[in-house]
Amino acid sequence: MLETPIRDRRAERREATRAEILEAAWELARAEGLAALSLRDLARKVGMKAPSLYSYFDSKNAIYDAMYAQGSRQYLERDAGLGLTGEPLNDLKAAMHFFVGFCTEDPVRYQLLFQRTIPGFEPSAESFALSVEGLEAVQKRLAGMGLTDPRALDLLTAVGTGLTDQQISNDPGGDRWARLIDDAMEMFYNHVSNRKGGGAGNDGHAR
Amino acid sequence: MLETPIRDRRAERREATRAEILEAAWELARAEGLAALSLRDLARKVGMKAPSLYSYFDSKNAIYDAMYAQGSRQYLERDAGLGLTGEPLNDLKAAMHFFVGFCTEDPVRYQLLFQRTIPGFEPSAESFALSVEGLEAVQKRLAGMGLTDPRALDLLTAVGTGLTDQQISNDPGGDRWARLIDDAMEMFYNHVSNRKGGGAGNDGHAR
DNA sequence: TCGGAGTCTCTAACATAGTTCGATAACTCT
DNA sequence: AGAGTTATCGAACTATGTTAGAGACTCCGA
Repeated sequence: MLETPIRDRRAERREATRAEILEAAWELARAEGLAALSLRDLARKVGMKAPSLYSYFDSKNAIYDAMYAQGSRQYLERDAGLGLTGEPLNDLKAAMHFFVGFCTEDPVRYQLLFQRTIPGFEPSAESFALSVEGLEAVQKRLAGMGLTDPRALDLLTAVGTGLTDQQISNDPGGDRWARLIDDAMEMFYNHVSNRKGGGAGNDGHAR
Repeated sequence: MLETPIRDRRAERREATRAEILEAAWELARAEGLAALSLRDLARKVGMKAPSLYSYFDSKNAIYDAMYAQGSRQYLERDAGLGLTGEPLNDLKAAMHFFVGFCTEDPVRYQLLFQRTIPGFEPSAESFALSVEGLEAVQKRLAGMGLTDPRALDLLTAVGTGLTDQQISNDPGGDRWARLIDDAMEMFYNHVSNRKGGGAGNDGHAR
């Protein structure tokens, strides 16, 4: 056997360099825009020339893909750490605040993960599977609240991305959007409550 | 004086060529993607070489800008021709169906007008004013329904763009989204009715 | 210790972008 | 017909992603 530790050392260094490149890519993308990321600039930032990057990534899109996977993993981690109370309306609000917060705190990541408007880039099957996992986590949480109608997921996704878009492009600060989310979630919750129970949505303000 | 008709003839020809270039640009963008539009391809399509386009537009972004203005004008026209009944819920549904329909019938136009994800492009002040005009038209119509809360516009915009994004990226056909729009607008209408009148949203199904 | 194998990095170059320059052709008007 | 304006084009410049091939370095077995 002897799967030598030296081989591991090399793999470690390689992985460290990959991580360093990705970190530099995020910084450049946040500074200049995701689509404006150039391999020559990126290489300069990590002390290389452009072709050397091809020792670590097959192409520029492979870099985007690695960033996409990183972003998806960040979402899964953060999502898993989201503690809920068991009270549906509160949890609904918390989940939406989490989603919009996650998106707006890094617009570049949001563009990469959810807008998908980088000219020639489509995530690979592996990376896409990660984001599907995230969507399933959302679906599962909704199911835990009793929301199994697929239209609920559709509508909430629409509201989430729509609010995120507006918040990013209009004005990032202020609690204007926070109150709007609360409002929308109350509206939504009342709606589905009426659909199911008949009139359960009117009494409990749930706080 | 003699502001000669010949001079007009030239201006006409020039304007016709500009329109022809823009038409070809739309076709290419619809076929290959908005960001994949290249001046050399565009020039070939209209029987020119790339530098000749600079006699008609200052830059590639100027072409995008002209397309943006065209799209905004199309929106204003269609919006003005939207006949409403005076019944708030029906009109709300019709307006949202109109908006989402306008967006999904030409995803390239939607991307240009509302997503604004072309790498180096920002609409000029004049073109942007046109789109603001469109937003004001929506605002005015909402006010006509008694919806003056600015949050109403925010939320409806979010729902509109969010639903459009989903419909475009998931599956264009089917009435799944149409029913979702109806559902969302009923929900929204009941919500604002409750806010204002107290309990007017429960009795009238409004159809 | 030496040399081969593998890995990393570089220079040079290619194709394709948008764009500019300068010359040529076409057209308009006197 | 000649002057002035406009349109068009070939050549070239910069910047992009990408590839090929040549050195340099590390590791490992002989």
